[in-house]
Amino acid sequence: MPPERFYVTTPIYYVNDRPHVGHAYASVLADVLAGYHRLLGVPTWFLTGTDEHGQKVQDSAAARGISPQEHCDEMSAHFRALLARLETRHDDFLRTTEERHTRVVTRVLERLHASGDIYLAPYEGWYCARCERFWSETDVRERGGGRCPEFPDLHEVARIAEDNYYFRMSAYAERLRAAIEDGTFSIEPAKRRNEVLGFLAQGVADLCISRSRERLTWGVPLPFDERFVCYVWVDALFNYESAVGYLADGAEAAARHARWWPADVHVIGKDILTTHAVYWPTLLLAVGEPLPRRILAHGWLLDRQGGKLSKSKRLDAAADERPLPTVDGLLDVFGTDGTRWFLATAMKPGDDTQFDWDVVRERVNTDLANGIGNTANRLLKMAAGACDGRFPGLPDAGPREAPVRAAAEAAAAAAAAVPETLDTLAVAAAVRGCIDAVSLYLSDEAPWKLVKTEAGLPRARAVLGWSLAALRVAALAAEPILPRALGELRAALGVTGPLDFARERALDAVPAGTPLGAPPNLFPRVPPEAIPSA
RNA sequence: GGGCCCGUAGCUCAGUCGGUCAGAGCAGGGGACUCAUAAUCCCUUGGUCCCAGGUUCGAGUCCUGGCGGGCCUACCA
Repeated sequence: MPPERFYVTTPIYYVNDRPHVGHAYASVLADVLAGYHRLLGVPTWFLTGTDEHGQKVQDSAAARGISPQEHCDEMSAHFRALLARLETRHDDFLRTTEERHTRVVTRVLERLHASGDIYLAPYEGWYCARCERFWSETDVRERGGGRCPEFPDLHEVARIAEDNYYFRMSAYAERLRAAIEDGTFSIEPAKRRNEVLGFLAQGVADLCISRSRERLTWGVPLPFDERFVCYVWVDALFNYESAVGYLADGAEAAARHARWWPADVHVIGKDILTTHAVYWPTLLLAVGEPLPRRILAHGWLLDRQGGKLSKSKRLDAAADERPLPTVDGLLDVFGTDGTRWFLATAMKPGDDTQFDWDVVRERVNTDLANGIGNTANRLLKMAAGACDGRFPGLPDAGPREAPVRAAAEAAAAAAAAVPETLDTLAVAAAVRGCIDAVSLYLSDEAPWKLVKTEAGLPRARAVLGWSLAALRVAALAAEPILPRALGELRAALGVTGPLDFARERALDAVPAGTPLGAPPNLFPRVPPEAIPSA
């Protein structure tokens, strides 16, 4: 049974810099998950947005000689532009500097303070002024040899003592552990769940949630002590709830909150696992809110050396080295469809994969141009000649049709399973399998030979009918990944009206005689020359 | 330093409970076909499963130790 509703989020993107491939990946993944739920008729809410407070934003703005607000406006616009190019279908884009959000953070802080979950305590520790961060006793001693653990040769650390506010995270660690173990709070894939359980087993301390205004002004002020702003993660995490009306005024907001919270899936990167799988749920437990159902922690695209793509590192100028992909670079070369297909099928969520321009080109050409695109083209051209441009219907169902029918049904079944499995790779594999089955079927039946004789014509039409039907179902199953191109194909295959998975997954959904469109050029082949060279 | 994870064909990756697990796709080689975007179909060359020990009748799989890589490790997010 499909769920009654689906609320999915991307990570709240940090605007210290422009978006990179990792942002595109998370956005497409969340968009595709949202798309599958919509396809299946599940009411869906898809939230994305930008995290705009904190030290790095303040620093980046200062380095550029502009105000933090100007910096955020500009960067947030870059993220919006990225989503526009990726053609994501998000329902909301929240900025944490918006009043609708900061007001909620203030109310959350007041509540936690009133309930005793936030308390004042002295903090004393090693502080590196250059890195602008505190370091633990052991790090300074063992890694830094008494100096900054990150840059022991360059940075000194100083002893700083000040009062700070803490969130009583330790008080909720046991309840969190229980929720993870009994599955009510699911962390996927399993290795990330292990990681969190390991983190909890090491013992959880309380979380310092205040930042002195002497060092950081760009944040939400603590409502009970104006000397501090709120630690940016506490601020940022609540975006997932503030966006759907939590602690907002009015009946409409309350209804929205009741409808959408808790979130069904938070798509995140593996680097922000602790914040989302420990800080966030313990904060929710403290304010008495239900926990999100699933955390899906994805991996990264790595460069040829196995390093993070998102970190702009200099290559050791090997002569044949291709430039690292930027998001715009990917989109320029592969287009929206190619980029979406690659990102949605590049890797199992959770694992890393190495990026290679040629691998992406081959995948896009093989699956889209040679696969779906070419199949559509050859079938529609043959149908234009042999069937008068009309869908010929599905007579003669026999054992020779069995593989094609089974492959189409498998593709539809894989799409229908996404709410349970979140496995978009399985859908892509099933779609490929269906296209392969059609190719094989065509090779075996050779309708282009059959049409040459009057006697062969009926059989040729039957073969084209089954092939067209299977193609249509495969395209339906892949629609959330490639909505634009496959919408065009759907129309060419004679389907009109709003998308209706339950009806269209049937091979006989289109009646015989339905007019077919001209073959669209859905997926142009990407030539080797299109790849940027060093 | 501690926690978690990864290392399988030229490339990207599957391999569930230890027993058809030596696999797929792409690339490379050969052939077929011609409806189609030089596409599709068939056949085919590739591997010390990172290394060394161990447990076992049997290890890609489990254990120990290396080597290489990644994330986190309470104030960068």
